Amino acid sequence: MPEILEVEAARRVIEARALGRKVVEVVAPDAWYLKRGLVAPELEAVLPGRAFTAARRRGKLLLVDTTKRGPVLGLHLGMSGRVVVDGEAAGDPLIYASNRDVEAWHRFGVRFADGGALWLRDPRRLGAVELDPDEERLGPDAFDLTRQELVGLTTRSRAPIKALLMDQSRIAGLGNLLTDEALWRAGVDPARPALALNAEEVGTLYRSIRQTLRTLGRRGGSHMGDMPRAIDAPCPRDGTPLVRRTVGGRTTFSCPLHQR
DNA sequence: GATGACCTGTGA
DNA sequence: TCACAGGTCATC
Repeated sequence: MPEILEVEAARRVIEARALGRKVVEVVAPDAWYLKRGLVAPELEAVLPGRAFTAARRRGKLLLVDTTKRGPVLGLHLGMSGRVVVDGEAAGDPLIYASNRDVEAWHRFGVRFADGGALWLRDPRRLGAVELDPDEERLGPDAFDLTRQELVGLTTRSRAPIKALLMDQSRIAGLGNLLTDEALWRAGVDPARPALALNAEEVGTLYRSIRQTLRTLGRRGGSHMGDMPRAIDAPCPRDGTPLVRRTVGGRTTFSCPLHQR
């Protein structure tokens, strides 16, 4: 997705612009987009007449609370989803995805009594809408991750460190780009087994994750890393041509010299 | 834990 | 026509 930074941008847009407005209509034309048994009539039964009271987030999962003890609306952005409120999209345009505003890509939305609307626009249809999502399937949010939690995770897993960082049940929010950038900054090979990292390396990685979230958040999104995502591009740190591999099932760029 | 599936748009 | 895409899920 949209990784944690983009989802946070979406959360802020909902918080700033969509709270306290009465919902009068649900538009859910894509049954496939509704998950965990949810069907459009159920949304139409519970959302109109209510308003959103808070926009929360855990990892990449958006959680929107509703009035009158209503359900929690869960929104996933998938690989290409964006939240649009009254025509304003959250965050920077996505790379690797179309940002055109095509009506057919509006997979879910609500119209407000004042005439505005909130849309989830998603060309690839890999996002999702659900009610009362199970937040416990997700690990601690990446922004709240403690150093001790990361130490605990790494000592218990033989998975490549990159796969561990992207496992949403262990840490919620890190995706392909943020993970590559954090590992590049930490000087850690994405394919190293997690439990092979020593205490010092885990400490360095922890600081890199925090720094990556802070810095890329300030710059505008997950795509604003310092490491180029291109084969043979020179590593900005030491000039070595970067390599591309598949690690944890995802395209992975890294510096073969300083990431060990 | 690695792999492929899901879906669709874009650019080479 | 093909490879590839910031995610997640089921399956071997």
